[in-house]
Amino acid sequence: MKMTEAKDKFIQTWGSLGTLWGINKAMAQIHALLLISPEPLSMEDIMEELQISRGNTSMNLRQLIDWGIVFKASKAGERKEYFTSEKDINELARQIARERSRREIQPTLKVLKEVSNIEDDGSAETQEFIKQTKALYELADTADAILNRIANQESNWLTKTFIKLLK
Amino acid sequence: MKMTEAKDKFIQTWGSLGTLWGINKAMAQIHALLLISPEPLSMEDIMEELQISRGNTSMNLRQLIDWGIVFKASKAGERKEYFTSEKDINELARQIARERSRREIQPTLKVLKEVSNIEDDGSAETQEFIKQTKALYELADTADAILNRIANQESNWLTKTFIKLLK
DNA sequence: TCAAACTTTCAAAAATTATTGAAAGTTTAA
DNA sequence: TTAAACTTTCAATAATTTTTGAAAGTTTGA
Repeated sequence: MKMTEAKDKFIQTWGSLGTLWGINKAMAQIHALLLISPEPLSMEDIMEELQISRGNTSMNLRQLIDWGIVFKASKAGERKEYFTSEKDINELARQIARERSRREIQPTLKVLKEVSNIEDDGSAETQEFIKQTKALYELADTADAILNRIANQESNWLTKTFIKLLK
Repeated sequence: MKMTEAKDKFIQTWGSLGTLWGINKAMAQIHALLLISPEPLSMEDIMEELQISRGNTSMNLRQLIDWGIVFKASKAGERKEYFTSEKDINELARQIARERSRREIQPTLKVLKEVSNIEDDGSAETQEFIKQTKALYELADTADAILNRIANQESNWLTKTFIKLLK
């Protein structure tokens, strides 16, 4: 396989993976492109490479910056803004873990806690509801604790953890 | 909060969470409904409770069955089919881990291995590409190993693991 | 075998989500 | 200041995904 072909395939794959995870294609592709670029890229570069519009590029870059995995990088003496992504894959994983906990798990925990706290009227329906939502709360809470641990430990925690688990 | 209100809120929340994860709303809601129903439900029951069409219900039930988290349950002497979900939350987590590994991580690993194996022509571009795709491969591989461990161990592995990690 | 009871399929319609591109906004060098 | 260089916004449009509902298919009891 040639470099150009490999690059395209990688960007395409990352794009459709993103879709599968509720991240839009352009956002995932921009991230993929920046991840493998040795140099920061300008908006023009990105538009050209991915064949997407200026508006689309601008909006998705902003979201990636919001997620904390893409940064603005000014080049000395240049007016244009350049963009670069977090290059350390472990740091990338940590940042994603951090954001997913904050954006998804925390709000879910809140709702689960709330709904599992209804008064038990003794009916089978209510009892099952309380039992299951409490169990989900436990699961989500454990998952969150693990994510936070990933987010806060040293950067190769994930690998080390796995080694530890094998013992 | 009243039971009806709590139930609605739970089903709604599960539905939008699903959307966030690339699972469609009806599918997530059907799952939520079955999860908290003490008795198996018929297609009519589900249609009525969630106000969705027969076709929609049928297709999404099939997908849930495909995922291995919802089962057909025949009631003695009844022609109609009933449906029930995996009630053990840990088993549910294991099944989801198993399927996500199979459906998403394995294919991604395959592509990453493939593209990171291009010939190194010495250019900065190629070197960065190889370096980053290899790093992603490592990460995905570790994540997959962890998922598989979740999928194959005893049902409260997740909790035990977390306790272990705290030590 | 038939026909009632039920489920699945799938083309069309609706809903949602992503993308465009041009106008408005911002920044900076002179 | 001004105006060129650049970025952001957002209404309109396009693409994608979900949902519907009726027709086709299947199963089962008599």
